[in-house]
Amino acid sequence: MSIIQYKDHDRLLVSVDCIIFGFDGIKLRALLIKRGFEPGLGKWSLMGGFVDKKESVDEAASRILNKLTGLNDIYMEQLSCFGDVQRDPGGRVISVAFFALIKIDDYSSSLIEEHNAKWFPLDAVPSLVFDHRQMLKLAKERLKEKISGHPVGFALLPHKFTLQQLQSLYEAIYEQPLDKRNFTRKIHSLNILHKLKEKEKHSSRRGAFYFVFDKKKYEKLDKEGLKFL
Amino acid sequence: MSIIQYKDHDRLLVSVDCIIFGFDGIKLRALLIKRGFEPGLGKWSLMGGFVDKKESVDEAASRILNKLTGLNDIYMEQLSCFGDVQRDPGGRVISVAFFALIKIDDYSSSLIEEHNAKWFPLDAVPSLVFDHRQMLKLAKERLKEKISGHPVGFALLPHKFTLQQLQSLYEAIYEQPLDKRNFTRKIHSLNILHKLKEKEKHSSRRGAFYFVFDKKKYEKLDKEGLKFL
DNA sequence: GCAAAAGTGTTTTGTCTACACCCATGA
DNA sequence: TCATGGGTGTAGACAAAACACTTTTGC
Repeated sequence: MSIIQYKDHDRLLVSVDCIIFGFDGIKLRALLIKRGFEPGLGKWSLMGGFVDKKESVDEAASRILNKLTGLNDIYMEQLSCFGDVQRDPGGRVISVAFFALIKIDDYSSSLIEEHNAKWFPLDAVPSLVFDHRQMLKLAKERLKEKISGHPVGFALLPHKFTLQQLQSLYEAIYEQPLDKRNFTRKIHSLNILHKLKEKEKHSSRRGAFYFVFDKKKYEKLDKEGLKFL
Repeated sequence: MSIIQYKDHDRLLVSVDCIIFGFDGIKLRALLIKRGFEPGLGKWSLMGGFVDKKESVDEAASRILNKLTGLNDIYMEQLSCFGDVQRDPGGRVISVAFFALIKIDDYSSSLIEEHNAKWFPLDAVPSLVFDHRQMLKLAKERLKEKISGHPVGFALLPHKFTLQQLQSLYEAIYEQPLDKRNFTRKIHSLNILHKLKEKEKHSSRRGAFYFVFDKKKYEKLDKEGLKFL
């Protein structure tokens, strides 16, 4: 088919939807918006938007995420393309879903208010428009798979964190309790943490040491893969 | 945005490209076509086509695969959406890549001739149009990941096969030799094979028993996941 | 009878799991 | 001094890895 023949084919609206995960210290949460427009006005929804012909799909995802959170350089990964004919009652729109991991406090609250956004614990997500629940479900599964092979969880934690916080995160993602000693040994054996002299003093009298992760070792391990649970 | 506002957004050409894997008994191969049209006329390419507004993206993938191979009910999985602005010199086209696993002899040779298609061993793939090499690379990685957790390899083998053939397939996908005894033990412990009384007599004097797989157990295991290598 | 691939166990090694007590500190 | 979470080691079970010889049979 020539370039001219390309013109004979259907053109479709292409959107991007972002599953934005955060971690509140106890539970995983997803950032959702209350739609201020049709279709689905007043319903909860993932943050999304249309892909412009002058930008790549990845760029569109970054743009849309930035629009809601004000953040750049976020951990983001393409999930899947959702392409059912009837998925959006407003028209034939195919959507590429992305999932993003952000530090829950790192967002611009004014932007979030402007979008009527809210963090929902994953076990208390309201009903969502279109196929967004399915997207969320898939994202959750993918996150679990991902973290079992790559140390991406740090993207959800503050820069410095305690072992307790790290373990809670893994427990939230795996939806099962982990043994503290086995967890500690495993994490330390990966050799990606650096212990600070500073302690977190809010949650206990004794205080727990903060850790940061060693970015170089972390990136190396991210490429190589690991085996966790 | 209202339904009317949907109209204000750009519409894009959406295509599907299929990475079709087969196994010749020794090597993994990919089915490629020699393009008879521009852009990229005369170059090797993945089989692809445009998504029609009346069909889902998955349906488009099945249709396109059927067009080349004449087959239905093929193991197929969505890989990723490729959405760079400049990926196709013929215009702004985003493409959803799928990978398919087929039994290499199960295709209609007349259809393949009609499309100028050819099976290439993965280590001898010619240069490909657009970002198709990248798609192929990703598909290879994904297949490796997939087979380490799900027994999908059977889709690449004939209905009845020897343990030798099965092991060769895993070796081809993992790109490393495996120990015959450990392999046999592992496979048998999964309890998805059924030994036939018939022997394959071409490749040895003694002959090797054929096996078929137990579809029920296989499907159960596919859902649950397994751990292989 | 010999060449060529099929088939078959055991030992060693490392990894995962289960499990409980002392420590440091602020109130 | 005591209540609270922080930090630490070991033994047993299990799974993975390494490794070589005997069997069958067509030629």
